[in-house]
Amino acid sequence: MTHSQKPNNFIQQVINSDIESGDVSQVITRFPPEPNGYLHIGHAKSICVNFGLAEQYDGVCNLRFDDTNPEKEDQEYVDAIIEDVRWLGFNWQNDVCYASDYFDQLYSWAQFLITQNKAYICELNAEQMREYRGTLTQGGVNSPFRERPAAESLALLEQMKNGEIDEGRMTLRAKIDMASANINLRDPVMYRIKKMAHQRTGDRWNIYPSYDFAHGQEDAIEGVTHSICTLEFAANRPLYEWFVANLPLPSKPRQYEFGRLNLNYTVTSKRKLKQLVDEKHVEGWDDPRMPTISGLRRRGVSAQSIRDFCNSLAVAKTDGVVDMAQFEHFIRDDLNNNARRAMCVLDPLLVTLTNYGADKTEQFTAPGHPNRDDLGERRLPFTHQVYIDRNDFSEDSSLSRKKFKRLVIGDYVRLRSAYIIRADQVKRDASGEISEIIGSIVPDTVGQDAPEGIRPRGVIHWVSASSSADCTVKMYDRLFNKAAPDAGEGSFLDHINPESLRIIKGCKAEIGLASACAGEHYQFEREGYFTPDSKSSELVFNCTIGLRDNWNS
RNA sequence: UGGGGCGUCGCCAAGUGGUUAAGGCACCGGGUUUUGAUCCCGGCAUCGGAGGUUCGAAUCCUCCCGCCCCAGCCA
Repeated sequence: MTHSQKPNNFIQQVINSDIESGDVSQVITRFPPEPNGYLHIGHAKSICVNFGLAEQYDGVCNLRFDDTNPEKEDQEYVDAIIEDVRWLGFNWQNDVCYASDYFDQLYSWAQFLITQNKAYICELNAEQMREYRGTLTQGGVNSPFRERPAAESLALLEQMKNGEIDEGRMTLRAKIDMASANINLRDPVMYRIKKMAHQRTGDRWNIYPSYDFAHGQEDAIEGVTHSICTLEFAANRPLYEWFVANLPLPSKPRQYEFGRLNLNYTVTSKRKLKQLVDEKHVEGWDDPRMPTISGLRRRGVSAQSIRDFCNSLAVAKTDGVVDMAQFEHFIRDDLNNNARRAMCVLDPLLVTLTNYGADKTEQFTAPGHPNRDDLGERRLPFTHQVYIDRNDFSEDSSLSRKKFKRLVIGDYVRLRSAYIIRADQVKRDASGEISEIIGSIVPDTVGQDAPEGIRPRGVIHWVSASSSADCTVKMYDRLFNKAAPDAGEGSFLDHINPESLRIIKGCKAEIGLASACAGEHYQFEREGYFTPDSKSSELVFNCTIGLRDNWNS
């Protein structure tokens, strides 16, 4: 809806010319995840590209599971992926699609190719096949089974399908060109034996189609016009086209590749993310430090900001690494506009106001948002004892006003939406640490400018000592302390940031936060954005991201 | 040493022979501010390199350099 005059990317240019030439009347795309892990921020870009294009051209985008390898796939992933795509805000008019729904059709197309003398059953084992394939610089050698009669291949394929052949003993291969400079064309495998139950087809099949033999045909069945994938599939395109050209398909889809999203200080590889989960380096796929959609959601990152970020990215053929700061900008941008404001003291230090009645309570109001009246207002009880953050107080009165805009002994500070107060003296505990500040309010300063002669150094947040909500706050830092965790020698695991999670107990939140619910976003003023943790029964807030702070100290 | 793809500001990225080479992020100044936030104003590149074509090139040609992907019965 907020489509600016952003220039067309190369795929849009292709679509425009396809529409102009009449080759395409309705744009159909698809987002084709393999259910072998949870979706991450990189997938979000692909989702936005595919669903976004369908939306822009009044077309259709299917959510289709590329479930051709039961060895790695699981229903848990299917469910999680559907939830994540929905949460991101996308819908599809067709039912969810599955490659496994096309297994029968794929099988008969395989038979067709055999009949056409364009596929054969090969009995080379994995190692032999590798040797016969040749190398990057040397062509391969034809398989001794290459000229096997079609009738024989047909019969063997049937046996493979029926479970009469052991795994690894045979494969169905396309007969293309063992001398091709493109290794993908050196008689690629179309079917391999896997005597394994599939989450959707059960034990019906003992053979499963390879990605290359399945993907283009799935697209053709669904009438996909523009099959958009990432750069690493560019070398597979000639093979994609070979199947499209040699099979009697209902449509002729075309493949286009764009650069996947890479972010620094994190990893976006399902394999690596799964390793982090399996080896318990994180709590799970939805650990708030994970770049997964579910992790980001639990962290408090909004779907809107993920979409905004993805839409800010270029759809091009360069494979760069986007700075995390660019993502963070969009996270803050949305939260700043929409998160309700609140106050929460993370490291409470008691302040007793001696000139304020010990049993007195005033109810102050503060806006839910500084410039959005529709977010209403909140009530803040004020009492003679309040908490402020330990970091907001200093005994060093030589600190310049510019350098330290907080409370200093003998000086004034504004308590946000409340009184201006002064710190008069401190109390210490046995270890010498400050245990309490004794101070006083400046009367009649609520909602009023400071009186003549009094200049508060700044504004700090606070919470009533007798009327607040106890809570725990979880602060997160980047999961890796190296910009490119998987570059160079060693494992990406060597660069895990040991301080990526900091749990702060005993925080004091303004009383209204006692009823905060998961899914809500708050800005704790002067601190950052927080969201209640969906996995906790107690009041626990996850820090989504801190506020920008431009002051160097 | 094979094939495919890519190189424009610290990062992302427009640009498709004639523009002062967009924009965003980051950064640096300044203003507003009961959040050191937000917001506002301003600053910030000659296009991987070398030749060449042209009145004129980031855009065309040549050579060179660099980076990424492909040798799973993974996707």
